[in-house]
Amino acid sequence: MARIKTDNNVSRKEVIVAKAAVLFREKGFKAASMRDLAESVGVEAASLYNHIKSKTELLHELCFGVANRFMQKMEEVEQEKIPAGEKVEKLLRFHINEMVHHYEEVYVSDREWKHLSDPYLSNFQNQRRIYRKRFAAIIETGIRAKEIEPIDAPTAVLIFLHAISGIESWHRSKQKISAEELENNMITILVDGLYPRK
Amino acid sequence: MARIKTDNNVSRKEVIVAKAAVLFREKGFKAASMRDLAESVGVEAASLYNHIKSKTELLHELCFGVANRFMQKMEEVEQEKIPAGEKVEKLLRFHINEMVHHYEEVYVSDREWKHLSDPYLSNFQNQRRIYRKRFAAIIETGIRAKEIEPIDAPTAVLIFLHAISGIESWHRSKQKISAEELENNMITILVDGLYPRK
DNA sequence: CCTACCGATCGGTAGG
DNA sequence: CCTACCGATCGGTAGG
Repeated sequence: MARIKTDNNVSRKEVIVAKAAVLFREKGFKAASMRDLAESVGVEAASLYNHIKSKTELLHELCFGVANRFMQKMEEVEQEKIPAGEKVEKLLRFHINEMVHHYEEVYVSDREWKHLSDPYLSNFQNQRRIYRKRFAAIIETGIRAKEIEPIDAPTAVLIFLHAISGIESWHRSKQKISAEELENNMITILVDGLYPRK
Repeated sequence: MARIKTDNNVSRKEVIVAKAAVLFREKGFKAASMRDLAESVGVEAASLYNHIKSKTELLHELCFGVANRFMQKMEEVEQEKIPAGEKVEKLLRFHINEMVHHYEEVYVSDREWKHLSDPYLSNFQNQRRIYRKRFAAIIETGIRAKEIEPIDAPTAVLIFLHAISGIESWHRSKQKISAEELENNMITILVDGLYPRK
């Protein structure tokens, strides 16, 4: 049964975080002020601090919310008993979908994490590095199984992730093609380089 | 004959612009202060204004310097009488080389142009859009000539450009592989998806 | 190129 | 949730 939220404090905070994502994407973390955010929420700047501790807390929540979703998916895909090439494709499709359906948060997590403060900053960088290594490991497994071309796996991972995070420009320009079409186009271009020629 | 610069004003400005590129990349345009920049140049903040008009002027110079180089290369490649696939490869290699050898400026131009002020902002966005269209047009020529797979050209351009701008992460992590190796790896991964299977 | 300093804006707090 | 307000920092100027 769907539960309607009655706790105003919780629901209010979620609104603030969501509005912050939009603002941080539009202006960048540093250029977006708490007064901007207050206006977009519809309260005075000081009132925001009844729901959040600081501006950086908003960035933490956004960055780690996204990072955790990606980590969870990685764990899930690693467990599956399918060929490495299919694992790669599943991860790529997940990335594309996250980008299309949770654009603001994913974008902020991808481009604004620099402004995290240091207990969180190193934590986040670590998670990123680990994620990429595990992604590369899947590709390397596929290469050893002669299922994927013998490419440089870490380079391939960087190409894939950055290529997908580039959907932004598209999203902005009023989405001439559907999300599904976009996904299939990207997979065709990215993955076709992976498999051995017949 | 190589000319040694004696005009201190010009040479001083070049130093400031170069140092600004490093700073804007490290901290982002908004988070980098003129006092930071002054310190890295070795003068007081006020002294910078004898060489530049404003903080945004530094961003203009960086963004348009890079944009002009790319535009010039595009013009050059368009003129050549070679197959479309080779034109694409030439442009990609140029992008990779610019990223490796002029990392700071290219990075700033790519990620911080948002903070340009408006006569320049729309100008820059226009140049970008035009560049991408001309790149896509080359790919479409190749497709019509049955020389390139029938992919969605604008999507391919976005993938290519963003994939290459992702070299950052690599550059940061003390360059385990050489620039040439990196270039060849990237071209293999990116271009192999382009040509028809035998 | 420096000292001195400005008005504006920032993130955040006190107190109700 | 608001009014009132803080110390810090910002980009930039005046004047020498």
